[in-house]
Order: sequence, then C-alpha cells, then structure tokens
Amino acid sequence: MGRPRRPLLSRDRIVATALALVDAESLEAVSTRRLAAELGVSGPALYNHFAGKDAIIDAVVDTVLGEVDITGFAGVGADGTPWQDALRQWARSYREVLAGHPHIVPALATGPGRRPHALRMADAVFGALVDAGWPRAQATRVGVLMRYFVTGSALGSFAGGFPDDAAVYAGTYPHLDRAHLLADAQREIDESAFEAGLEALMAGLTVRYAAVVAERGGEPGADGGPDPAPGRPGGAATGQKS
Amino acid sequence: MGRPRRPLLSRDRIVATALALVDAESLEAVSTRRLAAELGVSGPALYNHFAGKDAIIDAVVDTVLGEVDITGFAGVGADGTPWQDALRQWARSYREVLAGHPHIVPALATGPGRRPHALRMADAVFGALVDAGWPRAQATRVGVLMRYFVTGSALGSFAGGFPDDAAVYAGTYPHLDRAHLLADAQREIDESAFEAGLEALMAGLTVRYAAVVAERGGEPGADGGPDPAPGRPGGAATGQKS
DNA sequence: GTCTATATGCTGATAGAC
DNA sequence: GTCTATCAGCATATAGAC
Repeated sequence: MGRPRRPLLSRDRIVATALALVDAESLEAVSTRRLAAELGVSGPALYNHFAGKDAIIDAVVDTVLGEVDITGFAGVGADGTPWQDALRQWARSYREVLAGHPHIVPALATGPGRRPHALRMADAVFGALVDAGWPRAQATRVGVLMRYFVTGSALGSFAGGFPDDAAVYAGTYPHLDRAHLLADAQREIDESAFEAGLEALMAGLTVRYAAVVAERGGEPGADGGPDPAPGRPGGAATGQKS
Repeated sequence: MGRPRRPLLSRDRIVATALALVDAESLEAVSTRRLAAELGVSGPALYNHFAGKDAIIDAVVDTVLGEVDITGFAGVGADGTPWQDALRQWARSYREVLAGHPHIVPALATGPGRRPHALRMADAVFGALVDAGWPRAQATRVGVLMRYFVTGSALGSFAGGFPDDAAVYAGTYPHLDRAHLLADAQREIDESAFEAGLEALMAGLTVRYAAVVAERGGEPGADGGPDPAPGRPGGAATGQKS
C-alpha cells in the first residue's frame, strides 16, 4: 500500500485506543495486533510511533496519572492550606482515578521511570510536605506510605473476590460465616475501608507531625528521625512515585 | 514414550518450580513450555495436574500466602494479646513474605477466590478483631484497609523506580533535586515508609477503637457506624482477602 | 492416569517494499 | 509511515503410547 498522504496514526490516538481496550477488557487484551486492528491499521505500523508494546503501556499509565488532581498542594505553601487537607484531596482523587481504570494498576509496579505525570505528582506531594514543615526525609516517607495505601486500595477489589457460595466457608473458616455476602456489598466495603484507612493515617500522621515539629523547633535544622541515607546530607529527596 | 512407571510430576513440584521461576525472573517468564522444560517434561504434561496456566499461578500465590505468620491472632481472644500487636506482627510478616516474592504481587489482584491460605488468613484477621471487641462491620473495614497498605507496599519498590540520572529532574521538577539519589537508598526508604505508615495506622485505629467501644458500651449490640450492607443484620462478615 | 507428539491460532517483533 | 511477509514463542487441544 505504501505511505499514505496523511498519517493514519498518532501517539495520542494509539494511547486513547489502548486505554479504552484496557478498561473494557484487561491489560492482556492489549496486543499490538488487536490494537492495530481497532485503529484500522496493520500491526507493525505501531512501531513507527512507539518503541514497543511496553512503551505504549507506559504512555497509557502516564495518561491515567495525569487525571489525578494535585491542585490542592499549591495552597499548602501559599494560603496555608493544612497539609492534611491537601493529602486527603490528592489521595481521594488518586484512588478514584485508579478505580476508574482498575486493570492498569499492576502496571504501576514497574515504577515511575521517566513518566512526566508521575514525576509531576511526586514533585507536588514532596514539595507541599516540605513547605508544610515536614523534614525532607520524613516527607519522603509520608509520600511513599500514602502511595502504598492508595495503590493497594486500587489493586483489585477486596470484597469482590470472595466466592458467593456459602459452602466454601462452612466448617473450615469459622469467622467467615457471612463472607458469601461480601460480593454484593463490594463497592461500599471498598470505599468505607479506604475512608477509614485514610482517616486513621491522617490522625496518626498528625500526631507524628506535632512531635517532629516540636523536636525540630528546639534543634533547628534537624531532620526528625534517622536519615534514610546516612552520610548524604539532607537524606533522600522526593515524595511520590507513580 | 507413554506412561512412566512412576509419575515424573506432582502438583508440589510444579508449583515449587514455577515459584522459583517467578522469583528468579518474572511472572511473564512462567510459560508452560519453559516450566515444563525446567521439569524435564513436555509442555502439555502439565495439564494432567492443573487445568491451565492460571491455575498454576493461583496455586503459587496460595503457597506464598501460606508463608505469612498469623499465629499472633490466636492470642487475642485467649491470653488477651492486644489486637494492635497481633495486627502489627501479621502486617510485618505479610509484607516480608511479599517482599521475598515481589513479582507475584500483581497476581493478588485477581482476588482471594477459593485459595485455602488466603481464606485462612481472612478468617484469622477478622476473627481476632471481632474477639478484641471491634464490631463486625468495622472489623471488616480494618482488615481491608490493612491489606490495602500491605499489598500496596509490596507492589514494586517506590524509591527504586526513580531514574538515577539527575538531568531528568533538573529544571522541570523543582522539589526532586535529589531524587536521583533515591535508588541507592531504596531498601531503607521502602522499609521506613512501611514502618511509619504502620505506626500511623495503629495510632489512628487505636483512637477509633476507643470511640467505637465507648459508644458500644452505652448501646450494647450496636455496630459502631454505618453498616456496610444496610438491610442485612450484622453487615458483611470478614476481614481479609489475599 | 501420565506422558509424548502434533497442530491451531494467538503473540511481539523485524526486514524490506512502496 | 504504512504495508506484506515472516520469525520464534505462546497457551491450549487432541490423539495415541503405555
């Protein structure tokens, strides 16, 4: 057929179609051939726009992360928005976005790499925590542990995974006598568990923050705990990954 | 060749070999052909022992979950071990086990299903929390949110995913000026973030527990919060998944 | 009941024509 | 920049040896 007058493909069109496929079916459903067919094009044509399938998935992941609302962090240094409020808003948005694209979550395991939205998010989280008064090393930890919680909450539904066959539990698992009802309540359980965990984390971190800031006040420049990378001044330096 | 005098394969041998392959390389490295080759056998022979590749991975996941230490929960009802101690011990063991088999974590997304070790763990967590005085609906949430945190912490390293090339960050991400150092401190950051999050969660949950128990004391039988599945007496009933 | 051999239709990726 | 042709490797199915 030869080269068309106008390109049939573009990175954006490929990524959008791939995301639609991931959402509609699964990560495994995205094959270069299927994706190409969906785009009305032959398989290898994709390689003119991306280095390979992994690069396409990487771009899809970053597109999804771009949907996360990080505007709350801007107010932390500026108008004195409490860091807790910013963190809460971000965590809820982050979870909501991942819940909207649940099949993409395992792809977060590969790391942030050079994805611009992932780095933008890390920068915002870490920057706001430092602005709020968290020592750098602690700010890193807080960003990381928040990410643990949010990504874990998006990695498949908890409640939805229980068989709704009561016979599975009878006799063998004495406390799971009503577990066959869990699948029905899936959404409510997943969400209320997330909210409960978020509040617990905020309460716990607020206590820690008070201690750290008080300690630091008496000893200016201290980092509030063991440095993550002893020997390097200031410790490690960031807040978040993907 | 026909049927050998003594079976060459067994479920255990297949699972052990598959796990070794997952750990040494990745989840994708496990193909029926490679696995069979590793076992000195031809590909389709595996189908005499498992329904398909998915069933093999499922068995691998359950084997891994069997390594998690849930003995701490036994003492909660019996000798009055604080639920916080039991939860902490379990969470640390759970994380440690997953950290020992990091490539398996994405496979946890598929849910607990009928895996015996996953159900055994759910039973232990939920049972202990209820024994400790948590209302059933709340106990479910606590188990779920703990799982969120632990599995999230095991889904790939945070710090290890940052490129160690300082040029990636310069100019564009103002707060990540030291992020290129993160990869070196990976292990320490991942662990200290986990510990910090665990302590924050325990502190937050302890506060909530006090409130819930106080409220319940005045109103025996109350469930301490909105029921996860309104209309069903007692709400949903379990604590943990995979 | 456990294996081997063979076959089908997928997959990611490459080479070269236009 | 897209095409066709082609490759090696994949999960799985089936038939038959013992």
